[in-house]
Amino acid sequence: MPTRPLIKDLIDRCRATGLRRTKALEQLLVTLVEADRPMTLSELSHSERLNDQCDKATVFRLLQRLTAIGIIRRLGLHERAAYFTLLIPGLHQDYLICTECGSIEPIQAPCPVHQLEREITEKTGYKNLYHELEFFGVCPLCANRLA
Amino acid sequence: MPTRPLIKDLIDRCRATGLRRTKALEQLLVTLVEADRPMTLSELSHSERLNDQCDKATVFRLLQRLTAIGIIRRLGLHERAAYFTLLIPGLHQDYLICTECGSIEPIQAPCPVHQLEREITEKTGYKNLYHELEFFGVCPLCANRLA
DNA sequence: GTAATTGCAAATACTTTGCCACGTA
DNA sequence: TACGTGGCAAAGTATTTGCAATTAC
Repeated sequence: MPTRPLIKDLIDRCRATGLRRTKALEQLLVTLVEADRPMTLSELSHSERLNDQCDKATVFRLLQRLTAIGIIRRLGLHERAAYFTLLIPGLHQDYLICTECGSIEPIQAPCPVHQLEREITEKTGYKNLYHELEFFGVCPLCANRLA
Repeated sequence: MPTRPLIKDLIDRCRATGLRRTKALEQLLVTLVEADRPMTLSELSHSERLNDQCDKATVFRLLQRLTAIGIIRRLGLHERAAYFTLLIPGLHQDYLICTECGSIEPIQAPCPVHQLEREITEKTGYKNLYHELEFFGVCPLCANRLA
């Protein structure tokens, strides 16, 4: 979808959930669309369109609201703290994480990504490639508890 | 590998790079092996084996050293800040990230994970499954600069 | 006019460092 | 003994919240 209609569509979806059409909301959405990649709160609030236009707290709260209604997603494990894990040679682990309780469990199935990893190495020239793959969802216990 | 020999092997690898065999190092490695999943600094320093045994700063510096020599890995995009990205319906993005300069670019290739995602849904009973896939490596520019 | 939104400043939370004492090799 | 390592406390950085003023509808 071209940029203009895409923005309009996004704003419509926001409006539909009760959000008001503010300058900050518009500029934030345009910035995210133009960037076409994940951005940090800091990057966003210092970006050309938002810098001096609105406070970092405003951007933060917009990101919160947009996340809540599914317009954007916050990447990474759903905790504020960094995660560390052992690196066992020859062993690769992917994870299944509950978005409600935060439980993390290793996935048994063989990782389907290694072929793509090789292709990327060849096509892009990146060195020392590795990957991280995480699945997120609501675990049976939480699903039950919420029902 | 069974736990005991695995721990010994890990300690040997640490020793080989010049690290000293300390109580804190041993207990940290055992904790990580037993956990078999990524853990935060806070979880680690409050864990049964490390709690009251050593300071959080000690655990932090051990994690730093172990990361530097490739014994463990810090998960997530390599910035301290959280990343946010647009969620376009029907569009799924995976990313290629340079571990040196932090550049993030979307990957063109079709994502090879959807089949596995369906299998996990069936086997585990998790609801609302989605995934994140990131490739990390050193981009050609950085590889060149470092050479 | 009313309720959502914003800016500013302050409070939290997690990470990182300085410095000197301590323990390992 | 020498140098890596540890504890404690403080600094640094990112996130989150309170509240009065402002703005969208």
